[in-house]
Amino acid sequence: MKMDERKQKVLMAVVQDFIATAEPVGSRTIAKKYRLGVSPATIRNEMADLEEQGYIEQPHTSAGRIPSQLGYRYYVDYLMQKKELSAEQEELIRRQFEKKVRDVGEVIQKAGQLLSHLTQYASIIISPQLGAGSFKHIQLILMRPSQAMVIVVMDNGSLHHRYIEVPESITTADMETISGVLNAKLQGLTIESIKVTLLKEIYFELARHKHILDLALELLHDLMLKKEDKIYLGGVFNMLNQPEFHNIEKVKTLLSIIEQEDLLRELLTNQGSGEGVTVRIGDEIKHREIRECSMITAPYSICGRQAGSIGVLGPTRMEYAKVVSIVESMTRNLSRAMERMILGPGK
Amino acid sequence: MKMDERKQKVLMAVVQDFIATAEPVGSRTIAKKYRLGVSPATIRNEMADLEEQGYIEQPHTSAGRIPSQLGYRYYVDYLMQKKELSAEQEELIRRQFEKKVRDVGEVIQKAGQLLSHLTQYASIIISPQLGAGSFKHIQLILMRPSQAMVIVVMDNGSLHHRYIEVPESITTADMETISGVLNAKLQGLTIESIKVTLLKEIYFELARHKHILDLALELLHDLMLKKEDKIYLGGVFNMLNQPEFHNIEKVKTLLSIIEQEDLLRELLTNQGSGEGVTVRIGDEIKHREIRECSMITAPYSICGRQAGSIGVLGPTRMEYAKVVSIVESMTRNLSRAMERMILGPGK
DNA sequence: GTTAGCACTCTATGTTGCTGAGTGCTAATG
DNA sequence: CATTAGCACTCAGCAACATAGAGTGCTAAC
Repeated sequence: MKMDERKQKVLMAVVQDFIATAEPVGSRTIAKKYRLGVSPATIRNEMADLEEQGYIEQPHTSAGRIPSQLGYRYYVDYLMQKKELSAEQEELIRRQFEKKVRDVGEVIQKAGQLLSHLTQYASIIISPQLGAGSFKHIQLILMRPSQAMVIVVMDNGSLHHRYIEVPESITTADMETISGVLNAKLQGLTIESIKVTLLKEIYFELARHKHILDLALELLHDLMLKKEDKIYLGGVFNMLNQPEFHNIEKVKTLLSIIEQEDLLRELLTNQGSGEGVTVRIGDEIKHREIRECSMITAPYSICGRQAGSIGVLGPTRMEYAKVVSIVESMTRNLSRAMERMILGPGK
Repeated sequence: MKMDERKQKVLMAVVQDFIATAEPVGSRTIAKKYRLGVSPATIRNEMADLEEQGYIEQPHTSAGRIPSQLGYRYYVDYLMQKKELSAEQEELIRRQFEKKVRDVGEVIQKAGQLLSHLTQYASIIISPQLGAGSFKHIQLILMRPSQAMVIVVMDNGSLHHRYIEVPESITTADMETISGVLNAKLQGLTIESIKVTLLKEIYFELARHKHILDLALELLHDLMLKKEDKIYLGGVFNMLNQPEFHNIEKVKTLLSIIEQEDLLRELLTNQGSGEGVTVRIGDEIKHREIRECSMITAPYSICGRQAGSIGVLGPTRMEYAKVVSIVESMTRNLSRAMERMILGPGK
């Protein structure tokens, strides 16, 4: 993997120029635009070497070179220098996150829009998985004879509900009783920490309402298993501006992938390092349908706990330097916005 | 608008054949395939007439004819005969709606997937706008010092929440008191019917907590204005199989439209008749970006009250007969499923 | 080691000509 | 008088061909 400085410069030129123009890059272009102080012929020699080592390739004999996946990887790992966001972009992000929003979904939606706007690629964001947390409040409400609603509020601010069927004889007062007992017994506990003995106690106290308890506790049980996450997607049509998607077939595969939520979730969840920005190039994304795409993802956290991830999906010919900075900045801001929302603006 | 029978048959042949093949239809084709018992020459004469009257057009001199918007309109209004769903399709729908689902969002999501699967076009569904309804339950919960959550349950089963800031001095007991008073005073009322005198009463009783009341009542107020609806979209990539979208530019406009939720909402809400299936062809959809598309929409209802709409978006060359039947059946089933979910399976 | 020069390769683009589908018109037909 | 056969005409689409130009690799000179 050792590479003398000039080779690095040539590789860098190839990658940067190809990212900018989407056209194979020739030796003349590099000599002229990137002022390496040597002639095209020399560059041709270097390029021949680089090709041999697998960093660049030639689409056909009389064309310039384009970076291979290996080439992009080398660029991202060793050559690329982070591009600071412009003041304008910083401002845009800052103002976006200052806006008043009502719920987590809205924050994320807006963040996604901004992310795809700034990068001009598709954005994918996964909403926070807060973990179940502990019970804050449980409420049963009789909606009409024989139908009720169970509401559970967790201390992390998440809210869950379910409709259940109850015997016709049940009254609003019964509901209050049940809610009262459940609240008293369960408050502050996490789902995992509910003991059988405690359950027995509850069933004993509310023996008359065994049926309702079963249903209510079923909701609690589901909470443990439930994937609360949602996938937010934006700016897919940006991708169509990229020349690599002028071919309909590619657009079709792209779209069919993008409509599969489960796949997106997997792509966003199985991140490499688990911390900081991850760049995956082409095949490094394990799904063969999206070779020719790269993903830049990063987890965001709430109060130090990893909560969800944001990501950008674009062609392998992606503006890595720019996107990495944007993703970084967005995670920071998003984390902050979430914390403010959940903990209150005090801190 | 009078048209003799043979002309109608010719027009019908042109429309049907073009819908099936996406190729301009010639006189020979019609004579051969549609057995009108006359020669191509006669059909040519009829076609010339139809063109003069604006029902069909010729892309270029040496090509067959394609239906104009007017032609499609005539076809939909007078010629098309509804195509019954196949047993298989019926079965698919029935089974889909039998599945157990947890919430309204899930029903809709599944319905959208099915709709786009059956039609092979894009599906758009707007979630129920139930109207505000009347209060069933209001609950304030202290999440941590100085932060609380307001939960409001309406009698139509909808659930709303908001985080608010409260003075540090507030205790859980205070919250219970406030909840209690609000419940007692507001239960059963609609938002509109809250009188100033009643508010005064509440403020009087809870004078100490004026600040919290303000915030809680703000949520109630927002409920009146709030658009609760969500847009669900599916099967966009089906559209790419249609030859009219082999052109990237068109795909791009299509996608950029589809990413604008507000626009979709408008398209789905401003329906013509307001009842039953509406077919809008090309320019009849008022947005110039989607000329060359048609929409088939229908409202679904819950307990007789119109709740939301479902729609199919496809090229003007759409299989109207088929899609109309599918949309009809889907609204029926969706309405039923929603009612079952909200009222409980009893009825 | 670097570079100028040159022959070579191959894509992209433009030109031309042909084919075939489809038309409109005219004159013949029942 | 509506219908139809026949025919000349039009034009998109395709294939065959020629051309231009970008870029290469090699060789020989610096």
